[in-house]
Amino acid sequence: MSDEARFAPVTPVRMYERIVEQIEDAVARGELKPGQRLPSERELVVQFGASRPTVREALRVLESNGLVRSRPGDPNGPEIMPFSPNGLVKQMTRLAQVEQMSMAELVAFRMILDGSANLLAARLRTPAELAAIEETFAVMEQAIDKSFEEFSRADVAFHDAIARASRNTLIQVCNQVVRGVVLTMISEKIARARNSKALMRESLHHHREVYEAIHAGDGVAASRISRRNLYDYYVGYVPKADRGQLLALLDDDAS
Amino acid sequence: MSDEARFAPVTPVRMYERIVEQIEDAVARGELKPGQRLPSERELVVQFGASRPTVREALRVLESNGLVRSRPGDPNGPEIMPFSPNGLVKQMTRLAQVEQMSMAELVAFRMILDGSANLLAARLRTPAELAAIEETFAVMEQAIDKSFEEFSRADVAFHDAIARASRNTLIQVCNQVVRGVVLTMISEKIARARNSKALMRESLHHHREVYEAIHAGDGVAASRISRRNLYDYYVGYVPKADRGQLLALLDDDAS
DNA sequence: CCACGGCGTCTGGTCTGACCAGTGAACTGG
DNA sequence: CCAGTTCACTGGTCAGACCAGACGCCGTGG
Repeated sequence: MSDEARFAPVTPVRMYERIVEQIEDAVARGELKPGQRLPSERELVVQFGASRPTVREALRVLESNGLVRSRPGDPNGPEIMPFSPNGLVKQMTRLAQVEQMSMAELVAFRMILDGSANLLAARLRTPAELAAIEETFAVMEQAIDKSFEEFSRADVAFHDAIARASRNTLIQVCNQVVRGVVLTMISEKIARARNSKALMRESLHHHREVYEAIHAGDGVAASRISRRNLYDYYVGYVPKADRGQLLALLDDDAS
Repeated sequence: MSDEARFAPVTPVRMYERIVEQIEDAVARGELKPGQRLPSERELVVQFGASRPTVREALRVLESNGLVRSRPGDPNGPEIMPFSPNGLVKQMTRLAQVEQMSMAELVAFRMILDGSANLLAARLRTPAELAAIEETFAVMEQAIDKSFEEFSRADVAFHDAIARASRNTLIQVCNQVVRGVVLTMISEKIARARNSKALMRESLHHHREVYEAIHAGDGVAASRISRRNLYDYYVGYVPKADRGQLLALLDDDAS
């Protein structure tokens, strides 16, 4: 590194940003917990020594980041919100759109996350978690005779139960997020194409294999099978030229 | 599903939210590209038929989401910004703080992402990408004699080059994000502990192994070695009780 | 005594209009 | 033709006002 002093570019800090900072910090430090209330806007105006529009800009930013929620007429003031992945979903959705992210990349990422979740779940699961997974599987089984939407919901619950058993919050959230993005990208097509009992039964069979591998504690198998399942399920929506990215995750002399 | 009509809870839609929507949509549809300018606030007031505080609230939200940037005095108006992972970083950092995410989860996630990146890179890399990786490795080599900061930067560049070769934007961004979160969590400690040539040399050796596996196209090895490296590097910062989560990702009779 | 309904007060949402410190481009003088 | 000045316009902030809606109190009717 050079001996010269290094300077960082300066940005003007606006008043509302410092209000945002203060409240964010208070939440991060745990001084403000979900469910607790902020003072009313007019009271904040006094405390921060800023005008109402300025305070409101800060609150709007915090609200859009999911930290607080304001309701008109609420005498308790704005509410501190628990974390929700909505913000992540929004950012990732934008990433998917703006960066022209391909279907292949999304599916590949799901294969990685879901595969890892299964690997970890098979190796770390407690009996209770195993039971929870089995439970969601049973729901899937019954949902076949109801509707595709029901089946789809149960399918999501199954994957979530496994993600939970992986003990990794990031896997859970990211998987949730990416799944959401993928589904919105193909929602119209899939409802049309998949609404068949035969296909649901096939999907169910695949899930049973995964469940059994987790039951047996065979992480390698659980991971491999789950990746294969995702591949089979989504490969139709991926352009042929891009499928190499997915196949590279299947060659299971490895990974 | 029941035959009854199903209603969704209604939320009051505020004026500024609809402004945000319109601009977000325009960006998503590609009508507004990075570098282009929005009309001035006063002009937007006319176009949207809202007051300036309302328009400003919308702009503040967009700005905090990284879509636009306002500079006082700029006669061209607010600028549409290119995508940046800053928003994701913020959201994930919050996730890490609020959800009490443990160091173990973060490191485990890095192992998954980096391992997958290496697997894909080894199998999909072009000669150009391989050369780029080798280049960053050479920089690392030279940086040992300079400073730990320099070495650390080169290290990051090495991992990024691999992530790029994986052809998966999500891996790149998420890896970047999680790495940032991990580093900020241990930045003080690591600067103190790691500033030793011996340790840098050891780290360099590990990276060479990874590079060679990628060079040879051996995805399994590249993935395994990179995960092991991360484990060795970070295991000291993970409480003993949590290390099982990491070890489950190493047992390479599998994954 | 209790349950209920109306009313007042406070909330957030929005608007108007104003002032200031900057910016950048047009204009002007050399 | 260039350099310096001017000026119109930008975003940042403020004060004060009005509205519709929500909550809680309190009086009323049972």
